[in-house]
Amino acid sequence: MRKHKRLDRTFYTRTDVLQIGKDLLGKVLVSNIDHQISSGIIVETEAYRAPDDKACHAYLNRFTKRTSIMFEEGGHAYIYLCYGIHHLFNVVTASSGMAHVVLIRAIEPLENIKLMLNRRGLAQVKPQLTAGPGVMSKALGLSKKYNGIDLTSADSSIWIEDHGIEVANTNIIKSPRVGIDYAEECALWDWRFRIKNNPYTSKAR
DNA sequence: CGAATGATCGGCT
DNA sequence: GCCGATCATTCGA
Repeated sequence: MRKHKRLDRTFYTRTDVLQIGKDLLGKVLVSNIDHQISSGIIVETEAYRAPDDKACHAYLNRFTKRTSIMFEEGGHAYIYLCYGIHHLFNVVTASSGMAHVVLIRAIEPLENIKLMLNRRGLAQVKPQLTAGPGVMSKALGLSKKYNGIDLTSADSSIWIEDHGIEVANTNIIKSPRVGIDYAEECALWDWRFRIKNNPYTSKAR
């Protein structure tokens, strides 16, 4: 039994995806893969919101097999393979029918750092261990195989805990999202959130 | 059925 | 700072 409580359904089903993105900072992402637990504090997130967000896969509520998970009720995991190599971990929010998601971009290693180093093939801890959506997933052992699981289910392999870490508003930095230039004006929206002065966020800009 | 494309990372210059 | 890897998914024919 874990010491800390999992976030429950009501956390995820709120309608303001930007607020959820901010609230997730300081929460702890945990994975239990092959009976091995590893975890980290969420330090950087990014919000995506259909139908008006061109950067979102479900822009204009485009409904395909891949995006269908985004229309599920909040609390599910949307894991997507990017550039053929990287698994990106997202949390589905809002109620079913609303394709709102939060991309978890970086964590600060917490439990079982040794296992994470192993998965990453690194010898010692450095920010690049978990600073970035692709490497973070790799460190925690997340992959497409877990796409669509329910984070609030008692027996899921991935979940998010509240360790009572408070992140003051003044310690949250907002900035534009990157890597989505094709999204035109949407690329300018300040929908990326990170904890100020945390070395495990991806490079500041 | 075939072709284009991307919410990134790491290595090289 | 820039460039290439690499494949599931999507869309058009």
